[in-house]
Amino acid sequence: MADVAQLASVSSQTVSRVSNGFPGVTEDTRRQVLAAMRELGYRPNSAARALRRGEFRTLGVITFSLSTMGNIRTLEAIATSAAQHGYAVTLLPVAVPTQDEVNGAFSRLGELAVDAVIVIMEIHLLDAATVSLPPGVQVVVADSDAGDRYTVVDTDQAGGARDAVRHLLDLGHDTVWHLAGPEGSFAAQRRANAWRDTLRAAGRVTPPLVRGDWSAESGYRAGLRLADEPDCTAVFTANDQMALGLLRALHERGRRVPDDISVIGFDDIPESASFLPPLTTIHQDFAQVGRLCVEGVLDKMRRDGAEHGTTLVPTRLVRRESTGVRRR
Amino acid sequence: MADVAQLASVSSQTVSRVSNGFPGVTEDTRRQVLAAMRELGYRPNSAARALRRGEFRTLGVITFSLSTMGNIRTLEAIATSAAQHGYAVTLLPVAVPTQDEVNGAFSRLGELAVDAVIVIMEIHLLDAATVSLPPGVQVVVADSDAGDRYTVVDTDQAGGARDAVRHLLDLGHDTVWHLAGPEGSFAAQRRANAWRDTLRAAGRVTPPLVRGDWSAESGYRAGLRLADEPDCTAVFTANDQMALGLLRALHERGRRVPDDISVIGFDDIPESASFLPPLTTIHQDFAQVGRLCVEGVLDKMRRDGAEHGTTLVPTRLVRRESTGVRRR
DNA sequence: CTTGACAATGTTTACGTAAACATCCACTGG
DNA sequence: CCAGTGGATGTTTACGTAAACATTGTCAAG
Repeated sequence: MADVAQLASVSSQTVSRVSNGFPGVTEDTRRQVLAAMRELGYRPNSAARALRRGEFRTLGVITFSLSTMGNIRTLEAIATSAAQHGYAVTLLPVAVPTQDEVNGAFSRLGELAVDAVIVIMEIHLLDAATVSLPPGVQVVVADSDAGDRYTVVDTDQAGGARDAVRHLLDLGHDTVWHLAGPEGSFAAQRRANAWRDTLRAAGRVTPPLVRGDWSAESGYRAGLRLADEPDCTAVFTANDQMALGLLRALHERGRRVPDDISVIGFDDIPESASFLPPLTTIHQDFAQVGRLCVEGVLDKMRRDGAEHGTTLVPTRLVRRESTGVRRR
Repeated sequence: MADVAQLASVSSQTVSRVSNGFPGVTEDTRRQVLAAMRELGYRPNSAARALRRGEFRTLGVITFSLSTMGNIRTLEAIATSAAQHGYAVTLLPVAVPTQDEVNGAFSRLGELAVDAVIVIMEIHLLDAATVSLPPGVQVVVADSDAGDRYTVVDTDQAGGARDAVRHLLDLGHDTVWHLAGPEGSFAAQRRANAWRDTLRAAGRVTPPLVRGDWSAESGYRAGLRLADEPDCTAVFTANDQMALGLLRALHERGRRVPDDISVIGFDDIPESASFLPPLTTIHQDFAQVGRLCVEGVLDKMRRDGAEHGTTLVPTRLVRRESTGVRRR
């Protein structure tokens, strides 16, 4: 910066003003400084900047691996949205989903160049987190239900699950089976609860819950079991991957979809339109979730807000060919 | 830091030594300092640290969206590997794959708190990049073929494609059709080239190349066309998603897989084992690619290396049920 | 012609850390 | 008992920037 100042025959402060686009600089001077910057290949030192300004213009994202498609799409939206607000995004991967790892990530965070944090954590590990964040670091959590302790942005899991079940009931099915996600997952839990509540509200029998682990493979195993249930005519699967495996199992067992069994998924991953048959599913707006996370956390920073709350992003039923009216 | 020093009745320098795990501090003093740190909730200021040390311990990752599964898995491996080496990862998303956007990302990089850069860029935009990186910032590129201008780490696309084609020829097929990825993609281009070369080397006819865009939907459209080609008995698809769509189209047209047509994919996404039928495919080791990117760039930083080169990660054929011997 | 106001620019300083150098002290060997 | 040695700790300084304050010059109003 000093070199630039010298070359442009101005003070370093003027260089700083130009560099930050501040007013009070003649157009002539500005041009001269910019020319000097170019000539010397000057780049502001962001460490010094951050030190002086007391902020990094960076958001940290803690995420338990990028294994699920939803997390990734959310992350992408966060990165894009953050960039639009002039913020960078630093990744803080938690390799193994253990309490220790989560605590570790939280404490590493303290030393990290980060102004605020977004946590994408579908697992129940947040409750028991023993490490608190450094004061002044705002947090927003995606895909959780810790609304009382944190500010949460999430898809309306319950609403989506309710729509899925109602769709199948409307098609004339007596009841709906549910292939749930793993026990530790908030999202899985809420989708399962909504499924149960909706059936109950409609006065239907609640079949036993079948548990998967989000993977297509687990859907396949569940499908082999469900294919042998004679009165199973409709299945609500907690995500599209498991639906994929389920479809394969049903096909292998000679159960036609949707003629014998209707299947509905959750997420609307791009591939689901190409399943056999194309999958009816609940569309999640991950981009919106990511955007709201960023805006929420930036807003909290500005207002130094301490209050919590939950923002829900609505879902949308995408009707394709895997669901049909009940045949008798 | 000064507060900690005062509370522990030592100098700030001693606090620094403890904080960095340097030797030359009595066990007693260390304990005292650590206690003071805890009591005051001290966190080293990473901006000051970076300013003083002249490095950020951060890697930047430029990636054109996170749309493809491979990029994501690579990114995840990069993040994990970087963390192991004590580095953070900052994301630099390029929203739209235009030359301007890429140039913009490169120049923003100059102001970013980043010691080195990994570029995940499957598109031909790197060649024409007009903005050069700030001097001293090392770069490694994944998923590209700019080996003469950059250090490149990539999957052995050609080897994988060759194995795929040979596998089908070995099963007795006269030739192999190819459903390629989009024109702009390096990976797609190299897979297609290797397909053509392998056929030629085996003295087979080269059917016309069919072009998709990586999406399952494009695979479906291609499948509708291929289903009507009477002598098409084997298809090599440039990724698994397109294979999914292809399988659906073939099924709709009553062409049985693998009895009438064999299909082989590329990537080995987790879902491919649950396709109908389970997909034979070429497994890519994305984790390895990510790891090598990080190690490569850290190594270049240490050695201030300027030379370029390409590191190839081998693939592996995963045989499932979508390929079979040619029936006549 | 003077005063004041305001715009453009310059000077000083502090942000929190760690390298370089300086000091102190205990202990060893002669 | 003393010089010498090396480990433990303290002091000074610079990293690059931007806020706060200081200075200069210009122009309009009286």
